[in-house]
Amino acid sequence: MAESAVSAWTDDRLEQLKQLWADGLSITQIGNELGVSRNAVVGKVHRMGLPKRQSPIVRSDKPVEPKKRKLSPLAAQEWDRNKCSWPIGDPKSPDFKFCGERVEPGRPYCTTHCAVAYTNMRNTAAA
DNA sequence: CCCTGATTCGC
DNA sequence: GCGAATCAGG
Repeated sequence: MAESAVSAWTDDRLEQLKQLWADGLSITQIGNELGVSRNAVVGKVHRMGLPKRQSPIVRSDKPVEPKKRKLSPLAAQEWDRNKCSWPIGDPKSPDFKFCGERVEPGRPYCTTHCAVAYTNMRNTAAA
């Protein structure tokens, strides 16, 4: 009989809990003092209805915030297959974009850049 | 990566 | 109801 497992929070621990909590200690500190896990402290505290302090984080009710569609700059506007994906400007530049011109049927790039790619490739290879 | 606290699940 | 687990934020 008597001391049947102090598994639960007895008045003694509750006293320390409230004291440390009211003292301004953090759950981790209180748990460390009482020798319990911080989960046990916060769990008990929450259950008791003691005033909490931090964390305005609201887990309840926040499935998914419909983030407003970000306006795509210009760099990857229409990635259609009939758009010339020829790089314009510097690839390291923020305003880097693609040609966006209409490509010839069967051509990966527009007629202009297709010819450039060909000339460049053949010219380089030949050189 | 550290800390904080809250909420939720399982026992 | 307790404790741990998990999530979420600074």
